[in-house]
Amino acid sequence: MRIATWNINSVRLRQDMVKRFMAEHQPDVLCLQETKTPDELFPRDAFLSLGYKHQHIHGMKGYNGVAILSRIPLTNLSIERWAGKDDCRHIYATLPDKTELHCLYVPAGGDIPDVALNEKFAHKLTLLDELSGWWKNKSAHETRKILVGDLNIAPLEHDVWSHKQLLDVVSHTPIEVEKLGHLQKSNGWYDAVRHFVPADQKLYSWWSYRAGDWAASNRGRRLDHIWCSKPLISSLKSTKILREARGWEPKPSDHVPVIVDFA
DNA sequence: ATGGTAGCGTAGCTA
Repeated sequence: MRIATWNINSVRLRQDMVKRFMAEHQPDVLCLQETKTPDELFPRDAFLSLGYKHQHIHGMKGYNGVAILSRIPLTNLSIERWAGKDDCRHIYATLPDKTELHCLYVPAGGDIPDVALNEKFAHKLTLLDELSGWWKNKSAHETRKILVGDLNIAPLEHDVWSHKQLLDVVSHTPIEVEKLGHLQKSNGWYDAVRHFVPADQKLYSWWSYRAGDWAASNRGRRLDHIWCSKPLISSLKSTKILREARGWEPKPSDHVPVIVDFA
């Protein structure tokens, strides 16, 4: 069972790139973030011929938007709304073995890491708090669940190119790392990617568009994650972060696909 | 300390 997640930064602009990824890497389920399109304009048909006929999409005009594209049946298609907004950041569905799969897009949070000065940062922290409370209340840590998405936080020292230089930069501040830790604790979530890659090794899934030469400067961050609940840890088989996709022509996303294989 | 690029949609917001 191959699960993949990718912040695609416009699914309409990059639908051929999504198809390339599907053809070359054969995910059973692909979760997308930042689809940036209302549901009626989502290119559903483009993915049907490759076998992704089970589709759970939830988008809006211009911003955000999430999608689950699957070759295996999805049931209980659900949408959640957080922090008093209806901004298309969280959907989930049930896989045939009853595993609940969540596709999440956490707000980037703006530039200033201060809730008093920056309401986008406050929104980010509020959403994380609400999600933590939600899973805590469910208290069903022993059920099979997978959480994937652009969480817009790089929690570990080697999830960023320079821990010291990014301590005040939104995505790697101590308060965000703490909130993400609470989220992880709320359901006993386990980092399925770091399971395979030791914490002292650099690992990135995003490189800014603003760098002159992203590959040469290599100032990346690991913002995209795949987590699983405890019962799935023993099924973990392998992982891959598709760095090369950052260079895909003609116009790459600034994020690359993250893949985990489960038995 | 500053400014650098990209997408949507055609100004300015968000990332």
